[in-house]
Amino acid sequence: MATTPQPTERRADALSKARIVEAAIALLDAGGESALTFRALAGRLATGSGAIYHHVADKNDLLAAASDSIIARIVGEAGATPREAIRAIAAGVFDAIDDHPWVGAQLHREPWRPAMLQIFEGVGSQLQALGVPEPAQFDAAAVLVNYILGVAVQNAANARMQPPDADRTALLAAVAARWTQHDPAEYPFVHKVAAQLPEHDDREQFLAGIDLILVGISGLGR
Amino acid sequence: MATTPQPTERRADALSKARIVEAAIALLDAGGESALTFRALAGRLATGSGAIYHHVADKNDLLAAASDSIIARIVGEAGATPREAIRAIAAGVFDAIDDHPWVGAQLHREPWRPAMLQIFEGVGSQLQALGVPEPAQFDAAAVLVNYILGVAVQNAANARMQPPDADRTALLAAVAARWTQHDPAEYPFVHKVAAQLPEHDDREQFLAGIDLILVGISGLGR
DNA sequence: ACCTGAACACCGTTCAAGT
DNA sequence: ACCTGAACACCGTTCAAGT
Repeated sequence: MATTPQPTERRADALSKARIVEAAIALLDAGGESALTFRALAGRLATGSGAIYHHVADKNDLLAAASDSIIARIVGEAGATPREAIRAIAAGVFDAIDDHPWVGAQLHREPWRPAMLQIFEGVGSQLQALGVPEPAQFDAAAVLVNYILGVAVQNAANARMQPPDADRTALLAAVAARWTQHDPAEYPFVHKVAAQLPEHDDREQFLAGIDLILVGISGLGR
Repeated sequence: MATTPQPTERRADALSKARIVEAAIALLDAGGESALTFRALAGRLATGSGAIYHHVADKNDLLAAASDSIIARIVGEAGATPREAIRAIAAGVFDAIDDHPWVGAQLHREPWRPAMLQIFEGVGSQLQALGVPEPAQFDAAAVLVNYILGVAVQNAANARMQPPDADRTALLAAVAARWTQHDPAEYPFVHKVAAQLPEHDDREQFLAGIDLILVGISGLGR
């Protein structure tokens, strides 16, 4: 009775949005999007499924918050030049999807979410530093962000088709094998590229695409 | 007894994959992705939900087949020049997503499906005609396809946030309003662009992006 | 061979009841 | 205020039974 507990004190294991998001990320990383259920989450947090709704609005809110949390870790990657800074942002998103494929499917929904805003702001501010004229900056940023997120979605879809431990070459070889099953007369270009698919480095190809777009952007202001 | 029915004759309303896909597209166009359920589909086709499984493997197969059906309609759009042909393919995909937003979320999964192959083949063959050197064709096609599909996913996500009859300007104004709710000091570029968002023509911007990437591609072979 | 539709094994979400 | 967990209103998918 000498010591009364401080009323603002909370149990160390009290629920919070941060703890819920952390547990959700663990489930998503371990088993993909289908592994995140409110029952599994409640089990991992040792609570009832209804308790989660006191901290997140619904499953969509939970997925978006988890995605924001992953992307927030990769911002602020500086570079010596604007071009290098844009490359660093792009590579950061690419690698984040590599580690957390389920994020790729979340980046587009609700474009006012921190994940989208941070990527757009990061790219756009570097375009200003690059000297892209004001009227062209919006178009230029839109091209880069749409390309970066498009590749993110593709990588997320690829990861969903394979067991989590499958390597990149095996996945690409499987896609190439499917491509060559079609009629070569109908898809000659697809057949030609299928041979290059398994051994190509898709991270390198992605960054080569960033460079190519930056070349096109540098021609905007002439 | 004079006339015996031909054994190969089928009832006019017999189930087939084509009829099922047609009904699925109607449900998806009317109510979005959540409107496509096997119960609703069975109701529209006046059959049992189990009967559908005699013609499609599962819901994923059905969504992919519906998406292939939409994209198949837009191929073969010729152009006077390779550059115009690539623009026509890109605009065709853009307009198809505008009419059928749910397609945008389907294009990336299973990249050996006709939808992906047709877009990739259409773009790639025009790059050959454009004179892009052989070693650079794969990279160049990948940039264009990833950009086209990235925008498609974004438009699909935007459509999902709004009632089906909402117009584009209202949607963009709503996004801009959300963007300006954030701290201008943290997101200066986002704030600047938010002012241009509602009145900008996103179809024009998309095609400007195609042109910009083609400029970058033309620099590949030097 | 194709169809029927009830049954099964799940979901997200709600809410009366507890602390 | 926060938590509990049964209950509700759905899903996709299966499968014995029909034609």
